[in-house]
Amino acid sequence: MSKNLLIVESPAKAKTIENILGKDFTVVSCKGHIRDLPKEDNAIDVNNNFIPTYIIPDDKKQVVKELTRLAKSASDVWLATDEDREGEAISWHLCEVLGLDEKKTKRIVFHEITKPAILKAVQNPRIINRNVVDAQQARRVVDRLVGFKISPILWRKIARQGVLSAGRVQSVAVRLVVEREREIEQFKVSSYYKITAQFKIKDASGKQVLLKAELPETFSQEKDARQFLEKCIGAVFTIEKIEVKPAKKSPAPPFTTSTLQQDASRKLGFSVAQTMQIAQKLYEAGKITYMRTDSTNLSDTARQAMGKQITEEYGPKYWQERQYKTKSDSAQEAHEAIRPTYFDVRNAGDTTDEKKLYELIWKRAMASQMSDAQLERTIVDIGISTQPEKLQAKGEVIKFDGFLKLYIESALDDEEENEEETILPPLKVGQTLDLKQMLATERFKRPPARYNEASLVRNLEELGIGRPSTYAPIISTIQQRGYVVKENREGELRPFRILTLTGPAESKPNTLTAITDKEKTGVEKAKLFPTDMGRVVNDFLVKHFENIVNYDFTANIEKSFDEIAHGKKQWNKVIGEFYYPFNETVEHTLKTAERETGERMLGEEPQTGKPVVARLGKFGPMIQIGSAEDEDKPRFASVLPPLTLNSITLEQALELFKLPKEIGVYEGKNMKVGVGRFGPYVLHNNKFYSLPKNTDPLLINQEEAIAIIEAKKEAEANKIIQSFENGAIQILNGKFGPYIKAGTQNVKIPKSKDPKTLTLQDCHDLIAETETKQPATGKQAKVPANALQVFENGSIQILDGRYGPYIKANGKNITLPKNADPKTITLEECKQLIAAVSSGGKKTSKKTAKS
DNA sequence: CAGTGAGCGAGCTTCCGCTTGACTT
Repeated sequence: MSKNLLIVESPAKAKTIENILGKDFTVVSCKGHIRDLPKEDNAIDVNNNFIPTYIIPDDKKQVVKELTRLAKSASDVWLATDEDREGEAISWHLCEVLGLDEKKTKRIVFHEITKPAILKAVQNPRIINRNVVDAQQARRVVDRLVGFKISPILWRKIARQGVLSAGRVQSVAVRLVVEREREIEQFKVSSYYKITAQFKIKDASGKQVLLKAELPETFSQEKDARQFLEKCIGAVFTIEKIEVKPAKKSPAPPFTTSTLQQDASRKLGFSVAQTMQIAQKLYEAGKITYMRTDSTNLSDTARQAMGKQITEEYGPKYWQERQYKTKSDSAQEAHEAIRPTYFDVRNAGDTTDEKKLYELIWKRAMASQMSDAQLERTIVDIGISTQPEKLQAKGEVIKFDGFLKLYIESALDDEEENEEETILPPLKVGQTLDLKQMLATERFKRPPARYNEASLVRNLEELGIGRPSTYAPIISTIQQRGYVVKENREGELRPFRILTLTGPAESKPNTLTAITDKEKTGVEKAKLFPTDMGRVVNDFLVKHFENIVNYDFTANIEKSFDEIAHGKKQWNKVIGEFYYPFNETVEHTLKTAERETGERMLGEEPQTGKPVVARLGKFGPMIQIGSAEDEDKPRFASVLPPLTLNSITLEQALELFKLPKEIGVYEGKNMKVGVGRFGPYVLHNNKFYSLPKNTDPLLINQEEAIAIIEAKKEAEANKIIQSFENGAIQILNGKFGPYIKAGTQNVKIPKSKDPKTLTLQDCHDLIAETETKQPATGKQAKVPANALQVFENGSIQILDGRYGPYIKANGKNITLPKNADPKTITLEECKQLIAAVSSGGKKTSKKTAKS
């Protein structure tokens, strides 16, 4: 039995550290936080210094049980959680939960998992820093108050559709996307003309090559560009100046979480979640250091190992030891940068994605310890005899590649259009040049770029919002909430002008021609677009909670947290200063804020003159023609992507009311296309076939509809692997592999068994097995607290509602007649009432209620 | 499961940051 118990956060670290410390230590992990605020709304006592209640979440009970057992039998407990605010808090929670004496428990920290660092840490234990713990509690409490006070306001004031939420971090992320989209919408595209020239020239070996040059100035009008070209007819072009300047390029620092996500997105096309999953695998396999970090630090051991590796592989000239300083103010630097654990391992990972990501990490880390690349940049000025402007040719030669030896191929596929940096042929001052042609090409100013997942993370990090462990979850939250969608855009063709002047020695010399060409513009891949809901929620928050969704809110409150951590402020006072004014805003908003629907008047319907309005309805974006006060009922139509409330025109809106419509015949039966609750569909032979997302149902033709019907039929046929007892028991191909479907029950098939050869008996066995594993809990419907009577296992209930007693049955609510006593009404009477309503039709009951 | 769009009802949701598995159809 070991005397020392050392607790870290991550299991993978525990293993490594146990190897380093040897037999005197048992090293285990607590797997992150072991306590949290309960889900209930009263987790923080706002009337009593904001004292939080903590609970051990269900999924942490097992961990706590095990840690308690180990702590009891240990003479010394060492808390080696990460050295940051959260880590300090985890240590404190461990003390509280395990019943440890804070004064006697040894708190140690290290920033890297290396032998010297850990041995040094063990020699320098301290006690828990309660100020830092308090700073974490303040952070936790602010986040809870902001999230749980504002989210319910959205439910009341905007919609119940989906689950809306707001928070210190996610709401700013949405705001960035919404505001960027508006910048793009408001961007006025303007064009200008760029002059480029090609000269014929001999290179060192006497071969004819082209020298490319351009005019640094641009023209905003075609006529000015034309004038410039015309003036160049018959001009003499002479090299007036050659300027050679040395230059250097330095490598980028090794990866942090956010730079890894950016680079993997650009170079490998990974989503941020994908990058993190793959990195996690590499980390668990011991191939890389911890992947959730904001630090660019490299341990001494690592730098030495890289120096050795670089020297051996490329020679000492290529090695330059560097220590990087982390840029971000908000960095807590509890870990190292992301790097390979062993630099002599060139390939690692089981899958191709793992291998690719490992290579990226390896190269970036290695390059960070390599020499600068030495370059020579040449700028050549070319005079024009007929006018004062000068053309410029630029060249670049790599004199010494340095780190580019490793990074050059990565630099090639960078997303930004690299200016062509070419080697220039030999040139000398005074030399005249033969013009091949000169072009004036129309170019367009570009609107700000839309965010992709990784660039949004980069922006959040710059604002100090979110942490490495939350970047990927933030991105998925704002998509899950329906505020933001990740989409591709095909782009469209845009005409542009090219004026061409041919040189004096060409086939049609000194001729100026003008053509209109076309180019693709607006192509987007995996970019983030705000939804209508995202815009409405954002505008609501900006209107009522500007100080919370302000880009500086986090930065400012972080300053207060730092003061708490340094013992300069009391955490509950900081919370109080924030909470009282905030809560007033909350109350005021609840009382006074209008419902927000993003309503936009599109115009009038030509035939009737009725108003056509785009707004957010109960079930999402919609168009309404006519108002509720009208004689005849208003008509409605859903607005589906790619159409949005924000951009839809009156014409597009009116089109939507042409659905449903007949579009042809298949197998002798009519096909109808329409939009239903679950999106656009084709209806054929009483069966619905969903159309793919983002298809415009108005544009679907007979052939496409047939293709969709046939594809669905085929998919259904492929889904069934085996079928028994007339389909009562089936073996199906599901999202998560083959499974057995028996009525409503789904049963897993163990990997050791082949689903194609399973017999009916095998199926019954497997079903019986899973049944014994989890005894049926009974399917009784939940009985609410306000129930007066319950019939038929809860499927029919008499409830006491805000507007009197009613029957709840099959998801329908039926108000009881005034003469009925809710406490003594019988099941039979209930059934009669239910039957009366469903046969009588809803609409008649409405009318009678009004009259 | 398929054209809903005030007519209510109870009870549910929700935050951010640490960390892994368990689980889904």
